[in-house]
Amino acid sequence: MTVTLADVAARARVSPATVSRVLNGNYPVAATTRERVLRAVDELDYVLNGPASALAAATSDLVGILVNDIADPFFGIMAGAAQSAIGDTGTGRAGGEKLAVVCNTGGSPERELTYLTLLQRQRAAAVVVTGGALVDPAHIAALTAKLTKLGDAGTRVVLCGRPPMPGDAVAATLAFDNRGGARSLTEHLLSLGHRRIGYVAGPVERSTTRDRLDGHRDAMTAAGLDGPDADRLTVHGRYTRASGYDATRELLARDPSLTAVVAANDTVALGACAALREAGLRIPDDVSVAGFDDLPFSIDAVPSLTTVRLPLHEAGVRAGRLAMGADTPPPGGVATIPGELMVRASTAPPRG
Amino acid sequence: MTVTLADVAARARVSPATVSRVLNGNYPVAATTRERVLRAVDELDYVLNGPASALAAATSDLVGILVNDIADPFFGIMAGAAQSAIGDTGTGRAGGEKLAVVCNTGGSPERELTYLTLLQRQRAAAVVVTGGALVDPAHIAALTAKLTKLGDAGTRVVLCGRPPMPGDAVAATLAFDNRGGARSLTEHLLSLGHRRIGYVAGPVERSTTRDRLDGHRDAMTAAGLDGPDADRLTVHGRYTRASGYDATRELLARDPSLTAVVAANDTVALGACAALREAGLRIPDDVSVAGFDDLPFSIDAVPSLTTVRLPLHEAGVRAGRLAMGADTPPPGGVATIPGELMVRASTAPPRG
DNA sequence: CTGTTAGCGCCTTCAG
DNA sequence: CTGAAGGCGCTAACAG
Repeated sequence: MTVTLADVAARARVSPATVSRVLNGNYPVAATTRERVLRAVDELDYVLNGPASALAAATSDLVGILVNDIADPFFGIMAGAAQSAIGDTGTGRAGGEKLAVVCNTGGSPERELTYLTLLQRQRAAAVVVTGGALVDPAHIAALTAKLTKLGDAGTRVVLCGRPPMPGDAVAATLAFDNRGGARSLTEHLLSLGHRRIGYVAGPVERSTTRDRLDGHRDAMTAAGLDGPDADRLTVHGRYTRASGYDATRELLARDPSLTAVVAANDTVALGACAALREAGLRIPDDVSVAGFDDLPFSIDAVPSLTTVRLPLHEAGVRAGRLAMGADTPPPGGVATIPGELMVRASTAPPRG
Repeated sequence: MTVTLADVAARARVSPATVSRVLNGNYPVAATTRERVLRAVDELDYVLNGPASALAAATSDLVGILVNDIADPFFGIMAGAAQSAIGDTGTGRAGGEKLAVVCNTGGSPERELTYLTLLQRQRAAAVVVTGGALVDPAHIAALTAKLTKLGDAGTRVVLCGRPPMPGDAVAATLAFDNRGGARSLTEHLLSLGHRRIGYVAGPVERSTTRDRLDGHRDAMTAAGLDGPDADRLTVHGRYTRASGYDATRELLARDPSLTAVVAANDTVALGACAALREAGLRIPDDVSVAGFDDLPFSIDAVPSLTTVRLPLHEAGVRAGRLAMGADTPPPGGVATIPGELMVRASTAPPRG
């Protein structure tokens, strides 16, 4: 029915072992023999049986990339970059290439664990976990345990855009400096003269949310603005445009005199702009707005968005290479990637 | 070292076959026995060996979802929907769930074929191919051959947001009515009184581009506007914001008097808006703009974008269910999904 | 309902 | 450099 390695061997008049060797390129094979085998492979249109080879070799060519939201370009960019970095390492031959696949957890901790189990079951060669983590201790413990098991089974684990984890299960971590970026963003606003700054935060339980909020508070505190208003001018929501819209309306209700709104990310900032505009406020004349991430659409927003650029593509590529073992991990296993303040048209000095 | 099914069997004092049966739930097992087995599974923290089971059963629990650009929400939404439809079919037990994974071809025909081969190698249970197809006959032939082989090997093939293919390799096709949607969009502009309408098309070699352009031309021809200007007022580019920007500048150079620009999709439309604005033209007062797809950001654009809504989420869910065999294919194997004209603020009657 | 018996297709020592 | 042989862990008849 389906062509097997034995069929190829027969046609090439060699042993199955030899065919295996040329396909994997792990052992020396005479050039002429290799030639003959390769021809037989083409003629028979042979496709390696992945499960069988994974079973025998106790490792597969599957690499999993976990993302929180596949419809969000933030993850799409990182995942795409990682995937191409992994795919490009392939040789193009019948054997060799990895199958880099992305798994969408939808932000659900259960699905995150489920996917990891599924990848463990497949004996994945590597796993890249992207995006902010849940700060819930129970989940962190479960996740650590699962990643440790994966690591023990020979799966290389890489974290990308996520804070480091305890233990030595993780081969490498690429963390974004969310706190530092957020701090410099708020400092920019402060330097323009803003004092009443609203903050639209993400979900409380996410590390990204915490870090960015901490950075904001750092800057406010340094400017002597850490009064009771700090909490009153912070509203939590999800990382969506709708959430930014709602939160900004709430902020406006709490303090109609605020002169700037900092959003958890660019998508949220878009919602904030909509709410502001709807309230008859001009950006940045009446209220300045800032985001985070610098997604592609941010420069096209009207007015173009002041934000913090995160090198998502570069980070994804690096994570992919680390997952392949093509790069050596950073010293200590952890690299912190800084963000870059991008000052554009959505921020200006407050009126008056 | 690693726990195997035999270990579980020994601990539960049953045969390996019985363990396999409770894990797969395919054969009747006494409730009390099942109980014992499940307990052993938990106690030993057993994880099924995917490759081994795939080898023995000659099919894996892997489902591949191919997308052209993972950073584009158009694909992210469909893929996410398909993935959750597939994941939700699982039982949550140690066996049963499918591993739905998305593969990013980056629009490259070679990578499309490579991914298909990789999935074939893994003996994937199903494959969902999303998005517009290349119209190149050679690639269509290669793709058809590959899909046929996949189908023959027992992989269920589903097309989503892509035109039907020849042959019977494909189990089901969900095609968008790009032509009809484009036609109604241009008719809307025509009915507003526009006559000099520029068209920013996608890459010539994509089916989506052709279909949408055909629909546009249909409407223009019906209005008696199929003169030599038709070609002069059409510029091709990629499905990116930058391309929309460049193409619109070109259009403006060719005919500064045009009163409307129709873009290949919403992302391109955003670029078009930027170019128009930069040229000192107001939207929609001086020039109307329309997009296609109705991505989430389109309603937040300023002004909000007139476009054609495609039910991406619904289509993705349906494709996922079809891939699982949970839904019966539409009659004839092909369903055409209509788009819905969304008239918003970016289109208005021409001046004067 | 449960145990026994063969492989699934490939990799990998071990010889030669 | 190449062949022979055993087994990876699981499933699928086949009996009972």
